[in-house]
Amino acid sequence: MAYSYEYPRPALTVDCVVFGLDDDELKVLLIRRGGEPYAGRWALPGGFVQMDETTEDAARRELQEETGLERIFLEQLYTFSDVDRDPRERVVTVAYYALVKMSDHRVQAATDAADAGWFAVSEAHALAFDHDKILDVALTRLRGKVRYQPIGFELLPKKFTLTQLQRLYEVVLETKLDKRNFRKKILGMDLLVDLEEVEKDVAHRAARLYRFDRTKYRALVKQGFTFEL
Amino acid sequence: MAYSYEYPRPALTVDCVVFGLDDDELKVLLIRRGGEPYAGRWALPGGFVQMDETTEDAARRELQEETGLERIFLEQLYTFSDVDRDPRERVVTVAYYALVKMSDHRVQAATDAADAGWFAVSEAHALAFDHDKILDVALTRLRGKVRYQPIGFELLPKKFTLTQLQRLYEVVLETKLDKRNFRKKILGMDLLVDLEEVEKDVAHRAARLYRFDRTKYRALVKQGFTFEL
DNA sequence: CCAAAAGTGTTCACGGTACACCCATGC
DNA sequence: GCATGGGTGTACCGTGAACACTTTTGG
Repeated sequence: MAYSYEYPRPALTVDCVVFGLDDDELKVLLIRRGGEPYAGRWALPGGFVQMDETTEDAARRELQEETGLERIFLEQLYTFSDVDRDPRERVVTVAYYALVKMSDHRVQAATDAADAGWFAVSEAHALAFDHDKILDVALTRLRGKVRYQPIGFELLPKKFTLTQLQRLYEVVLETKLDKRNFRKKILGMDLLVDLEEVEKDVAHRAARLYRFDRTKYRALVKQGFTFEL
Repeated sequence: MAYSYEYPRPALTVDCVVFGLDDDELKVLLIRRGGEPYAGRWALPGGFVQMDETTEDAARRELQEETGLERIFLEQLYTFSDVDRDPRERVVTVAYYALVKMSDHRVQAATDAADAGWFAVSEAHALAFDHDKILDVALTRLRGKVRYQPIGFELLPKKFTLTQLQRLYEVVLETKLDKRNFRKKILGMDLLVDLEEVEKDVAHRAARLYRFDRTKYRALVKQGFTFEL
């Protein structure tokens, strides 16, 4: 008990909602808890904030330690501070959400976590602490944001087909989109680079591959352009 | 030094960016700091989070104590955690932003704050700590949000004219809007109730008064309606 | 009667939406 | 040759944008 303060302080943690896309389902990365409380339950990866790091630093460090994920899209979500959200003591948590290209990143469970795995968002229930609520807020944020900012690309491999991109939006937004209108709109934005290359090993006509041009996007934004749907 | 922990903990505070509208300028409520550090500098109202309250509770309590404001629109903004944001020690702050009807609320400085006052947002520079940055994030959020959610009404008195409403959007968004198009659009949403009442004590033709119908708004949202501009 | 702001309609251009068929490839 | 998804254009409609004059009231 080496650290003393004049007034009591809540503990400060971070938690991460890591989203991935698995063909036609939205997935979330969970860790099985080893110790109490909620031993054996699935939970969001996270941990305590150190004194020499920002909360974002802490989120990235914990993700690296617990799942091996690095250099991924990460954005602050919300801070949860209900007095009883942790049964042991007062813990305030700063939640982040992350988007990863599941195909590129192999997730490995770290030693201090019993297990790690991807779960369909629709089946991720009964998580530890208030993590159901955090996941819910993250989902709402993702659905809201994906339509107005080009963050969906973070869920796809660098090279992708228009059909993959369309499926991404259909999965995240839970809608069906018209193929021709979708293509007209997305190509009309002039943000995708045609790689003049096609898929391989498919049992039908191979689709063209594209990549998202982040540089062009930034340039357009400066001229008042806003991405939408 | 009564409170000891095994690992060091950052202090946890809240800060509030309170916006008000003064005819044709957007204002922010600041408090002059009494003690060190940044003695005499203007700062956002805020303070420490107690162990038995959420951060939102803390924000409302501090606003009440420091400025007398109660029952106002308040929403979490962002959590700032730079390691050196407070020169004394590690302090993480959860920032909130608030919208108040300046005409309805008289602001009074509390005893522990030397002074409190409204400042044009454009002139609120050189604040204490990282409060310039927090204000900047709050402004960006307000500008982004006011177009997609009917929160602007929080800045106006309960009864308002269409011209006041239009001026609100012009001030917040820093644009000029067309009077006929604005009226067509806002009245077309069917969210305003014509109070069949007019302004008083004006040196020209008196304008009709309206109020925002929150109940009708909620009903429309349930049917898929989204407010926009 | 003058100043000041309230109130009101129409036209045009653009973008969103609906919709169906032929094409390329692997097996 | 057949199954599977890839790729393409047009017509219609509704909404956003541009735009100017008359009305009411107080001083």
